[in-house]
Amino acid sequence: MFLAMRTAVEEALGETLAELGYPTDDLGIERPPEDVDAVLASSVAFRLADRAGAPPPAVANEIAEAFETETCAYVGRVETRGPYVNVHPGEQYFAETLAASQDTQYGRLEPRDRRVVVEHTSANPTGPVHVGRARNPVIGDALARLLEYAGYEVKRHYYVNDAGRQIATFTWAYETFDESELPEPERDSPEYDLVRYYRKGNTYLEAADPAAVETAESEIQTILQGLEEGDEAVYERVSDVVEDVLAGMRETLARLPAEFDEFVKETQFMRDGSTDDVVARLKDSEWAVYEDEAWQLAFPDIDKNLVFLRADGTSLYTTRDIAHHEWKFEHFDEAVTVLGEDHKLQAEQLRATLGLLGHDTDRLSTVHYSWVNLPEGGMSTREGTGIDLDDLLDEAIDRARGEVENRLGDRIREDDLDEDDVERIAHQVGIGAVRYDIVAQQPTKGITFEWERALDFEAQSAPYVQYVHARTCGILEQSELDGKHPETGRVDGAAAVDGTAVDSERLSSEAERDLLRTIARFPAVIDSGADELQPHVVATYTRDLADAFNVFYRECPVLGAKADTKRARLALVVAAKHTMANALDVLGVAAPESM
RNA sequence: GGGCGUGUGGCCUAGUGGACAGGGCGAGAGGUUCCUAACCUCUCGAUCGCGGGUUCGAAUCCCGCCACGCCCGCCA
Repeated sequence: MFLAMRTAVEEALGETLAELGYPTDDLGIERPPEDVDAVLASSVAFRLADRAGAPPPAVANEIAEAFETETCAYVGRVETRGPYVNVHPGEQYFAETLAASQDTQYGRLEPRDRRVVVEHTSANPTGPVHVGRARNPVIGDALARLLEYAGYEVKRHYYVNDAGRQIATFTWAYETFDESELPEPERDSPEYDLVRYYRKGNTYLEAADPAAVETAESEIQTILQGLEEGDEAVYERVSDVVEDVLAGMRETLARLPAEFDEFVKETQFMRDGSTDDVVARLKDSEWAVYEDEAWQLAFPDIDKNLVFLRADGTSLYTTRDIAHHEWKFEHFDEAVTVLGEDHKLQAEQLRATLGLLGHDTDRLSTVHYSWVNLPEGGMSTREGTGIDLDDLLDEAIDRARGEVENRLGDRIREDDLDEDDVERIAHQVGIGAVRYDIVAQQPTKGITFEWERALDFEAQSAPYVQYVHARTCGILEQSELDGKHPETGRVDGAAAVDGTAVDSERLSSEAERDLLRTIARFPAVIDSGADELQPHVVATYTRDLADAFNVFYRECPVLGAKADTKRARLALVVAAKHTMANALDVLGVAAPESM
């Protein structure tokens, strides 16, 4: 409703200004502050004051009076407050919001028929996922979900670096060292098992005597050359290691949960000849230079050449990534990549190169995030420093379980949680808290990892907003209009109340109106969040929604109200439940039915 | 040295041109015969890094400076 109303107001305001002889290029439409109960406002009077030769409040009045309220959808009345023109919604706005939000799919926008590939995580398959990179899958997965809600056809890709030097080193180390030389693995999972060889190999290359290192280096070079030439046998050797490590990493990521539609291997673009093809075209391009026996691109706007073919004739990561992105452009309308801030220059060079090759680079977007560091510094798989994501999640679940058990004693509600419930809640809250904490922040801000902060369940955390969802479920479960789903036995809001039959005018208190106004905004949050690729705005929204619901919860008893009021309030609770459930779904955070 | 990013009460954070900078943590005071107190109410606390500028209006835009992070590889 909010989106429709905004469109209508934009149109009507434009017409109003035109009639009065004012320019219509900047309507100054914005969202008013919290204490103003209008839904939309315009500050255009400020800018027109000079031209009108009148003070802003007078101009605002002139506009408000000329505004044709009757013909404008969803608008109830237009008033001024000082220089601002405030637009208040009419009853239809509330009625339709209430009706629309009875649908469990509330918040999903119309399909756009646009295919988007979201590439995220893409961590090198060298060992366990650590929290230094945990931002990537959390942001990436939330972004993919957000785009789906916004109506895009979304695929999630993990780009597997299976062709680089690190992987060659890994393969060599795996084939060279014996398990007896290694420490016990930290967990019973393939990536924890195999990373020991990788670390051992790197230590060896740093510390062994020069002759031994040279032998090792030549073996690593052989592997790299083999991959470059498309040698099947070498590919199989590397693949053994990569597949095992990746399988373990996938399991960890699935806990977040972050899952992928496709794992795209870098070697694919070497084997199918597309990298060679890119090299050939780049050599012919206007920015190509041959310097120091290597082919490079000298960008007009970037103060750093990109080597795309080494002196020894082999390709580089970025060269293959160019082929990779041409492949994306063939199969998708838009490509979004989530990358660490350390990849910024590379991303700029990639974009510029794609432009050089004649592609429309507006189709490519990059979301950068900054690292999660430890107080003592960065995290590294190779050096074995850092916190494993598995450990963080386990600890989060343990602490959440402790919280649930603590609260069990002084629980008012008599719904005896059994052991399975406790375990379910511990998982939903524990993992939800970690994920919410990451997704709620602007990705560009640096984070220093601290256990206490990451696992704080008070604060503005997942449990706070999850609790609201649990409360809505609790009310619905106890309502006489109880509409349990015939198969799952769960509370199904849409079955409990038919919102279209409910009179929204019964929801006339400030608390009810506020909640409804907040619910009405949800589709607009999805729209702008997707547009700007900012999932964190959805997290901010869940807090607004939780605040509004909590006020309503305090002020307006539902189950004890008289029949008609109760019916209307139940519809509002259903609306809040769907909105919160879907907002949490966008964030990839579980929506507990009890906690 | 150059490029990019970040800087908001003691701590964390929202807000990228408009209404007294919104929350949370913390500290203090209250609230449960009533739908879950992982909740709510009130109080305390901010020269929005510093200095200039543009504008009717700046946390937000521009310039300079400071601090921190990242990058500047024929690694990925």
